[in-house]
Parts: sequence; C-alpha cells; structure tokens
Amino acid sequence: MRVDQHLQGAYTGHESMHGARKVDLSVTSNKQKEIALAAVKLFEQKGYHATSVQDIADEVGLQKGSLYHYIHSKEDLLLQIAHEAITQFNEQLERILAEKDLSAREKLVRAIRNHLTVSISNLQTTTVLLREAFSLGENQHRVIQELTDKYLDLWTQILEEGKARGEFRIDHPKLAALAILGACNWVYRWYKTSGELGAEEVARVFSDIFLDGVTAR
Amino acid sequence: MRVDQHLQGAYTGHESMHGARKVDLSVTSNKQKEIALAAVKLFEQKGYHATSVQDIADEVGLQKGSLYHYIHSKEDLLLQIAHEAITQFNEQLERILAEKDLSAREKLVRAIRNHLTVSISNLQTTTVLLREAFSLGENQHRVIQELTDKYLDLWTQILEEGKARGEFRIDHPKLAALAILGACNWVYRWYKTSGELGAEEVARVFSDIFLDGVTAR
Amino acid sequence: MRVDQHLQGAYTGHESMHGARKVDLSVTSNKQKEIALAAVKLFEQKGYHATSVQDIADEVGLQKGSLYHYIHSKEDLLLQIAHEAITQFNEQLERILAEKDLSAREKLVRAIRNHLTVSISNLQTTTVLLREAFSLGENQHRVIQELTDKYLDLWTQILEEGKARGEFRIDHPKLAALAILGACNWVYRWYKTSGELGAEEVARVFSDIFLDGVTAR
Amino acid sequence: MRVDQHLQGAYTGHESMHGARKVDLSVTSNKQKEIALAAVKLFEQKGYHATSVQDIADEVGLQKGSLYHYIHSKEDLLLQIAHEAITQFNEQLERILAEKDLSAREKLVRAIRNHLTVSISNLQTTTVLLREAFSLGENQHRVIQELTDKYLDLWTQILEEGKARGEFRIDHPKLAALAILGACNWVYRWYKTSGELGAEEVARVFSDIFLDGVTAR
DNA sequence: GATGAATGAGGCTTCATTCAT
DNA sequence: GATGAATGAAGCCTCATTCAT
Repeated sequence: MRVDQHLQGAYTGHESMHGARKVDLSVTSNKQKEIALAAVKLFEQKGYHATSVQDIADEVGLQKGSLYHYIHSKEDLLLQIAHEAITQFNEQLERILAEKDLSAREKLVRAIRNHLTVSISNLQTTTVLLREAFSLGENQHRVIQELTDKYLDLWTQILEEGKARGEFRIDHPKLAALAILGACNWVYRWYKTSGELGAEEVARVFSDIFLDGVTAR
Repeated sequence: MRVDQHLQGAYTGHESMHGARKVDLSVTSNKQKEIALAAVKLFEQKGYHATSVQDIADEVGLQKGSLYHYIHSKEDLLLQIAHEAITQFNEQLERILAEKDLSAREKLVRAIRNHLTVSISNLQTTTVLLREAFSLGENQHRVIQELTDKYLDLWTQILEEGKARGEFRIDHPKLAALAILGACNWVYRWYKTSGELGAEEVARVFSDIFLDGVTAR
Repeated sequence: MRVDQHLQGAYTGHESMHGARKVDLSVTSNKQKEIALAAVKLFEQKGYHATSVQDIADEVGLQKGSLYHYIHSKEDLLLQIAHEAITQFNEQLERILAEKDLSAREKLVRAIRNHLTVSISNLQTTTVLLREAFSLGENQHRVIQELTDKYLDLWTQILEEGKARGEFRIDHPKLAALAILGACNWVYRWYKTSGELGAEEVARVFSDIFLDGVTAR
Repeated sequence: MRVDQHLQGAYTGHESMHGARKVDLSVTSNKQKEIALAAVKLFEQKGYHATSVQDIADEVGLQKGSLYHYIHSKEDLLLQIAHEAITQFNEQLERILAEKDLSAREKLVRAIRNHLTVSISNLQTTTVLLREAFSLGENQHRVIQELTDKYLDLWTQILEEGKARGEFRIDHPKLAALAILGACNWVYRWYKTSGELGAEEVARVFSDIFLDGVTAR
C-alpha cells in the first residue's frame, strides 16, 4: 500500500517528482534514501520541530531548495519515514500470525522478539515513528494512526487466540496486548545501542515476564 | 525541590518575577495556575510546538504581552508542568516504598495502581510530561530526565527488594522495571477518559499480568 | 457590508486583529490606513506580484513581521483595497440611480461624470482595482467580481430605464452599458494626473460621444 | 519588425537559438508554436505570475529544462505573445487606413469590426496582451507600449480624418479614440466564447453607439 | 534534442519576547 | 497589572534558470 493512497494530492516520494510520467516501481533513488536517512538521524537527535529543512540539506550536502526535488515537504518526509517503519512492524507480525502449527504462546514469544529486534536494530527510525508522528498534521497523522491501530489488532489477535485455545488465562486480550505492546514500545526511550544488552536478551526477559509473571513459585 | 535549582539563572516562576522582593513560598497565584491549566490543555491537544503563546493567552483571556507577568517563557511553562507531574509520581512512589510491613508484591501492586490512578486522573498533564518534555532545551530537559530516572530507580528498588526476599524470580530487576513502567507509561497513548475502563480495572489487569503472566496453569 | 462576510475566516482588517474582542466599528487605525496607502502606491507602481511585503514594510518604516499586526496577509491587503474601491463606485452610482425626477439621460451623464471623477481622483486605487484584482485567489476574487458585476447591473439599469422611457434607442442595454463602462474603465490606462485634462472635461467629451455619437449632423 | 530590435541583446526566439547559423527567417518551429500556444492558454487561465515554467512544460509534455531549447526565458515568451498580438492589430488597422475611397465613417466601422473580430477570435491571446503585458520588465514592456501607442495613433488618425472631412463632429479626436478603443479593449473582460453573441453583432451595436449615440431622435 | 539534478535568491508568514505607556 | 505595538530571527517553500550527461 502506498502512502499517498491515504492522502489528498501528496506526492508519493516513490516516483520521480518531476514529470511523473514514469511508472511507479516504488523505486526510491539513492538520493531519496540518503535524504530519508539524514532526516531520520536528525529527527531522532533533535526532534522533528527542532530540525530545519536547512539542517537536512546540510546533512546531505545539498541546497535547501534542491531538497525539494526529492521530497514534497518536510512533513511528507516525516510521513514517509513513519509509514515505512510502522509498515515493517505490521508486515513482520502478519507473517508470524500467518504461521500454522504455532501455539499462541510461541507466537507471542516471536512477536515480542520480532518487535524488539526490529525496534532495536532500527532504533532511530522507531524513535521517530513513536515520538514524532504526533507532529504530523491531522490527515497525515491519521494514516499512521490507522496502521498503528492495526498493529495493535494483530497483537490482540494473538492473545485472543491464546485465550480461545486455553493457553492464556486473561480476561481482556486487548488490555493485555496494550500492556505488552506498551512495554515493547517503551524500549526506544531507554535502550542505548552502545549498551551491553542485545535485543535477544531483552526479548527473553520480556517474554518471561509476560508469560509467567514476576512472581517466584 | 525547586526547578530552578537545576538551572543556571532561569527564573523560577514560583516567586514574583517583578521586584523579586517577595520570599519564595512556592506561592502560585491563581492566574498562574489558570495559565498552567490552559497550557496543559493546549499542549495536550495540539502539542507544545503547535501551541502558540497567543493560543494560551486567548485561552485565559489575556493579551500575549500580559502573560509574561506570570510566566518566564513558554519553555519554562512546559518545564513547570512537566516538573510538577513527575514530582507527583515520585512523591507518591516514595511514600509507597517507605511503608513498612509491605511485601514487595504488595508494593508492586500499589505502585502500579498508584501510577495508573495518577496517570489517568491527570491524563492531560501526564501526556504533556511523557510526550512533550522532549521539546525542552537541553538543560531543562535534563531536569526532567533526572527526576524520571529517579522514578525508574524507585520502581527498580521494588523489584530488587522482591528478588532479594525471594518473592520475585527475576534476573534483571531494572529490565523488569522498564517493562512494567513502560506498559504503565504507555497508557496515555490509548486511554480515553470517556472509556468504560476505570484506572482500578486497568491496574488489576496489569498487576495480574506482571505478577503471574499470561499463561494458563 | 464587510469583506469578510464573503470569506471564510479572513481577518477583517477593520477590527483590532489581536484579541478581537473589541466591537467592530469599522475603525481603521492610522497605521492600517498608512499601510493600505503604501500598498496602493506600490501595487500601482510595480504591480501586486512585483511588490514584496518587504517593500511595503520599508515604505511605512516597519519591520516585515510588524506588518502582520495590521494585515492578515498580502493578499488580504489587496482585497481590502479593491473592495473599498469598488464599493465606492457602487455606492455613488446607487445614489445617482435613487434620485427621483432625473431623466435617464441625466442619470447617464452623471454616472459618467461620477465614474470619471472618482476614477481620476483615486487613480492609483482604481488602477489597483482594475488591474490587480485578478491576482487574488479564487475565493477572494469572486468577492470583487460580484461587486463588479453589480456595478455593471447598475449601469445597465440606467440604460434599460432610458430605453423603456423612449429616451434611448438601443437594442442591447447591457451591451451598451459594457461599451460605456469599458470606455470609462479604460481611463486608468492612459490618464496621467499631470495631464492638462480634468475629469470634468473627459466626462463631457465621453458623454457627448455616448449620447449623440461622433457623427456630424 | 523583429521584437529584439527594441531590446538590447535579447534573444529573438525567431531564429535558432543554438548555433545561430541559420538565417533569421522568422521561422518558428512547430514546437515553438506549441509552446507559445500552451503559454497563451495558461497565461490566460491563471495569469502570467501564477503560471510556472513547469506548468508550461507539463502542458507540452516536455521537461522544464527542455523548454529552454525553444524559449529564451519565461518573460520572453510573454513578450513574443504580446508582440504578435499587438502586431496583428496594428497591421490590420494599417490596411484599413490605407484603403482609398473609404469615408472616415466607413473606416471607423471597419476598425471596430476588425478589432472585435480579431479580439474575439483570439480571445486568449488578446487577454494576455491586455492583461499581462504589464508584467513585463521595463524594457520589454516598453516594446509593447510603443506598439500599443501606435495602435492608438492609427485610431486617432481615423477620427482626425473624419473631423477634417466634416464627417465627425468632435473636439478631441484622441479622446474620442480613447473612448472607442477603451470600449473595444474592454471586451476581453466580459466576452464569453460560449455566449450567443457573435463578434459581428457586438461590432454592429458598438458602431451604432459610437456613430450615433444612444439618444433616441 | 532531451533530461533532471542542482542552484540560490527571494517570497510570505509565524512567533516568542520586549517594552513604553 | 495590562496592553499592544514592535521586533528580528527563523522557517518552509517556490521557481526561473543552468548545465553536465
């Protein structure tokens, strides 16, 4: 799904912005990627609002005006970044959900591991998604919100499945999903890449807690 | 603790800014409270950056210039709000930790319940604290960060205590604290006041999950 | 009638832009008048597009940003100017039409004289109205267009009246109105204030031509 | 007459711009014509300033950069259009003036008919000439202005001739010319192609008015 | 002839803050 | 205490034009 299907008249950023006669192959030019990366870096470091278009231009070694060959607007840039990030989360989780012969428990473990792995290996992007998407205008924000809601739904499905199969003993699957997802999403707030903790380790600890709780037996 | 003890030369906002003859009694005038409330409301609704000083002035029925009789700067206003919010969390949790004759398990339950109660009954303020504090300049942000770090420490203490007493079976008390606190902090992202779920209910579900996990036995 | 009644959310420029709690007395502050005059002068000399907000600010000795205490936007400034201009034309012509005991012939003569007098004594404003209004955005332009259409209607009424009374021998009152009004509107294109020709003289010549034609008898 | 005879060093647009080996035969390539047509259409619809070079490129299916193989500058394009338009008016009127054995009255009738016919059948071009030429820079504008002045002279000659021959009873031939030409030039402001009124009809009505006036006898 | 990347100047507007009244 | 005029810096974006490929 392309971002602009949700938007009125926004450029896609996936096709050449000038002429727009080329077929959309979701080809993102190198320069576009470079710009997106620069933006991610800066948005993560300084925040969306504190990052000026000039900053981004400087980072990629272009004139401010030249940036606009590749982006539609600063806001659109943020949208692209957030969209790609949440999409990756969604796609991966869908893949896990689609697997047959997997217990709900196992799905949950994998969901946690997957989320943390993706989250931590793309920490900057995840940070931008979770911290800056709110800076989007209403319409653009809605796009991300919907995808984010869907992500929650997928988690909820796992918990409902576990409940239905008798694997999980929970009253509110959705609330449980919110607890787990909340804990996972919070990671961008404290995880430092430099740290000694790997995503795998965090995932193991989180899984243990969410599956069996903290209580000694 | 006063905010400005962490800052170099910032006005406090707690003492009369003009004349400075009054003793600092942390007296906040009605107007100041009114302004802070307006700011909380607007910061929560539109975000800190999207809220102009004019917006705040309009909300309290003052002219932009008149606001500056009561606040030092827009940023300071945000700092006050965030500071007060995190301080409340800290104070309450300290009170819980200080209670004698309470099992770690019970302390954890209370900590969760307390956090969710405060969080949900001051949803706007909590949102501003958790979502907008990042917009503070470096120095001001550090103030909040330190208090926030301290809050995490308090949670960690509970978990360490539980581990030491053999109540909790955990390898990484801090990581456990981060999981639990993350889940709790995430609440501002999805909780709707209008909803049918009370803070108590959420607290119960969360406690169950964190204490005993999701697995059926 | 106030301009903004036709517009969605445009500031009026007639009331204080800040606070907007004052009653609208169509009070235009001196500064606002000064700015409007400067804009008229510059728009007439260089054209709307070639005039920058900076130019206007320079002309009134204000900083660019300070202008925005008095105007809503550059376009709004143009709208105000054009609106006031066409309104004056309309009001005067309505007054002429309303007079009893006046032959159509006499009304036409007065309409011509009035138009030329107003036009020539406010040559800059008239020029802006007739030459630059097209630079307005669609919505704003429509406002002016409607008033302009109304002005044509008033002229047409005179000619229809003359026809009905047997004073005028014309098949297409509206076409006649367009001819006469066109000739009168064209004046801003060639009239030079410095010239020796007074508005009265031009009016006399025009009246003669339109009433009796050019043919010798 | 070539446009650039009036300009210092401007490219003509009539000769091949690259290589300049070709003789100037006022050869306008198909592409150039296509571009000019696109420009006329857009300038008429949106105005010169609101039309970007990109718009024109889009209209002809070229890249922005490629346009510059055919035009010297956006402004030059406008100049060409306006120049061609006013030249046509001039040439036709000169032809009428040159006819022997024609009364002044008949010349005037033909001048009016000719102007309206040309004007209405090239309504877009005429609109651009009369509405947008002012957007030209000083030097370029002067070129058009001179041709325009000349056009007025031609009209004036008709009226002077009529006066000299006793056909017309007018004091100010030039003023009369301005009245008549003004009315005729105004046509682009109200004429709608879709309308039921043909140029011939308008011409008849206008001629009647200017020759015999509006008064019933 | 065509492309499209790149330029760089300039445009309009917003806004937190100050200060004289 | 209150006002509102003024500031000035900064921000995002547009666009005509050039030029290497």
